[in-house]
Amino acid sequence: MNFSLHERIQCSDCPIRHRAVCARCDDDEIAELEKIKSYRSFKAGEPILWRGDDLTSVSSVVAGVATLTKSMEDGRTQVVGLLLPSDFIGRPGREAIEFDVTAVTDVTLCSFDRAPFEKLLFEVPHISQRLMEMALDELDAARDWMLLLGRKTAREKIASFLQMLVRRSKVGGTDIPQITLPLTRDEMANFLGLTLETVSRQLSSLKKDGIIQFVDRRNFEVLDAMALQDATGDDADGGVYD
Amino acid sequence: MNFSLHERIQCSDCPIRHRAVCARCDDDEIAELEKIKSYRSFKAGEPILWRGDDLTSVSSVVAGVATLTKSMEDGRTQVVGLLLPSDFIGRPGREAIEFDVTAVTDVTLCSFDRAPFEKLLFEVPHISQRLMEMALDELDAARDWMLLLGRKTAREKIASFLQMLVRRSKVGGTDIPQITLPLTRDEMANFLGLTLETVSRQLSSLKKDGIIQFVDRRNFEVLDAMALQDATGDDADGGVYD
DNA sequence: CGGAAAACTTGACCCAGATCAAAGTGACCC
DNA sequence: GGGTCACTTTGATCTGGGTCAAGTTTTCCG
Repeated sequence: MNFSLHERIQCSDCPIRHRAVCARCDDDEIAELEKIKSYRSFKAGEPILWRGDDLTSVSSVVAGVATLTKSMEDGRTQVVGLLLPSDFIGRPGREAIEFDVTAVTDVTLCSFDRAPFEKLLFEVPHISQRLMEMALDELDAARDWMLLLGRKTAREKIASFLQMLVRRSKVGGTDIPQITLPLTRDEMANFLGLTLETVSRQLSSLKKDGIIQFVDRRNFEVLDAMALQDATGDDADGGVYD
Repeated sequence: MNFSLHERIQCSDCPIRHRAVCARCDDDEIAELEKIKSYRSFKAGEPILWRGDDLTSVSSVVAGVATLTKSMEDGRTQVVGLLLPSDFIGRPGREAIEFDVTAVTDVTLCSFDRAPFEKLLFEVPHISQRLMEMALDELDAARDWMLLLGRKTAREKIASFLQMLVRRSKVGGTDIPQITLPLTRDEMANFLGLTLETVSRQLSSLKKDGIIQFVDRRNFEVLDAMALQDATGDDADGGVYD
């Protein structure tokens, strides 16, 4: 899963070929993208973009996890988005970015220079359609997060976050027993609008209640999936447990 | 500003002609939209759409204010978006909606049936481009709101909300002395992740500090624009006051 | 005009989660 | 192999904003 700066893989072998911005492209269209793409790598902790940076290129995340964060002068920060493989950075028609993008694990991007990419956007509806779909998905996720930030308790916030990880880690409906927390306690706190102490306490509380179990600090297992769902405060999704 | 159900105005006379989804359309393209549009009206307080409703049509808000809200089983609710004139309801490629849309004042919509509208989307890039731009603007606004909900104090939340109203009410850079609160205290609370009592207390506090003045319960004036900006917790926008 | 409901304000009290503080656990590196 | 540093846990205390309650103002309508 580690691609170095100069290692070049074929789009057809790309792990995100069918979920990224290129998902709907046919072979000819992929060939056009292949011509203008390049890979870029970032170490865990490195900034990928700073607020106000010129967006000279746009990218898909191929591997790794990155955060979008907004911060206030006094240091309060809020994570406003989590970028996982296949997510897109940058947007047509904007030259600057209004938040920081930071690699939280080692990250590999598939990048395109803005000008040729925007030219392709005009010519290839499969790309602009997919980009629209992805933007609307992000908007839905942002609105769910607004409910979480504005109205949920600390316990509900933690449970919702874990549930999101569980849902994203499922492969074709099959549960993965062990799940990795991609963020530190501090980063989780900044994502959930809490402090790191509260995050730690609520994780301990879910552990004490027999809902989850820790393999080590970064990896856990869900012991009681139904109790976890209950703890999120959301109505059961699609009646899985009825 | 009040259009009844059967009153039909020409797009060329439409108050939102240059900001709505049709903003970039030329006269021929507008003529196509004109053929498939119809007006719909809602009284203040009426639901426009319920969560889970089929999206049989999509619409632009022509006049009035509506809210997008998400709620939890126990009654906690969060306003996740405010729809003002020119804002768009509905999205290509989704048949259901995942939040409630409610008229907070009398509302007039310019509606299009989904099927012919989506057909036009394919044929008229000016519409799909504009829709993309509007979706990205909404995403930016949602992320600003996430910072507000997750990290701001009650006073900062109220000040930010008032500042947003001030900014949106400006006409070509000129200040409007008197500004209307489009929401009740309770609706403001649900927008800001607070209770209605806290909203009321913080408004009183800003009044006591000589920052704003109330004409009546729904209308206020800003006495000290700089203090209001300071109270938002945001860095001054573009150095207006330097 | 009067009476009731809806919207709003203000006060008293309380608690979830923040803050402050200290100690525990790894991982890394010389 | 032991020191350092980053991360985490847990405890004690404090407080911003929630909750509960009472009263006021406005609106609406017969």
